[in-house]
Amino acid sequence: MDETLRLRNQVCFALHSASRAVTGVYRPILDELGLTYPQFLVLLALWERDGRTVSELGAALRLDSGTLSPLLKRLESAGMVDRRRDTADERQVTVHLTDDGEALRERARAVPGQVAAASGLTREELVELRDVLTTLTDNLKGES
Amino acid sequence: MDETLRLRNQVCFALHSASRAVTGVYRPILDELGLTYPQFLVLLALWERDGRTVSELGAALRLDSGTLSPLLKRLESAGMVDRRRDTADERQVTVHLTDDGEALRERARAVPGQVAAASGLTREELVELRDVLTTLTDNLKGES
DNA sequence: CCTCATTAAGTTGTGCACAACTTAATCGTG
DNA sequence: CACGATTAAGTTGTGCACAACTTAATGAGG
Repeated sequence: MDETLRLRNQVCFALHSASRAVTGVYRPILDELGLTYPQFLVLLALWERDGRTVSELGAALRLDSGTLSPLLKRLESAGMVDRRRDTADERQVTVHLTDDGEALRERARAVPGQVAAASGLTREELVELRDVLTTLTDNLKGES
Repeated sequence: MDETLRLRNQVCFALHSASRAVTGVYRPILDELGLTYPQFLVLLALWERDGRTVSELGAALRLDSGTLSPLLKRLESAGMVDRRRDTADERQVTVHLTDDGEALRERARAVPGQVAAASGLTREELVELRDVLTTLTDNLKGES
């Protein structure tokens, strides 16, 4: 019996499913805030440091402008951020939270805890999982 | 300092990034086989048991017909599978590997090992990671 | 200076994920 | 048998991911 190609043995499938399952738990919660999951990640990055350029956001989130540009446009239409052409270097666009975007931060504070509770994993397991995943990502990205 | 919302503390972000990073490592390898990553997952499921219905594939992969129908259509155009309306129950469609689809199995056998090597994790770490992720997915899906 | 390479952001096109819906076949109960 | 409910697959529309490309601004070497 060939175990190499069994679906349930694949780390890649486990990762892919888990990622979608987590997104699925976030979805109804973030719906309340009027956000999609990737938009929430962008706001996390901005709450941490506001006024970043598109490239800086891309570096933090590992996303390129092809993904971020339209996403930021939608966040702007939703009134969460605004985008300003940098006057010193007009190639760059800096992204700033609006008052609404900043205000959402308080409501978002409860979100990670809710999802952690639904995960059924202990705090320690979650921390270890996060660290293994971060190592994995760094190893794989370093390859290229 | 509020650590709750720090991007690098989020398990969800680590999961999301890792999943995309893994897919990124698979991409050039699967390109050689003429497959996308989700198409590869479908073939894994079919190599394991051929002739499944769309629903059965969906249950195995946790995907709905909205995702699978067009994906299977593309796999069919690529000559990897064919789809047959079940004669006993004409609501169902069974998906069968073609000779080409079956033949790809041998070439695919080397793929998981290549990615595992690039991961920089030990076999034990990968097994544990897979199991934690599977538990996590089951916990989250059980919620709904 | 001036041109050519580089860089930043955005655009286009493809495929996936998923919600909401449609269509068609089957089932179950009276 | 009839008919309403259920089920299976497919369709439509939105958003994300990413490759390949375009446009516009900056930078560096001659």
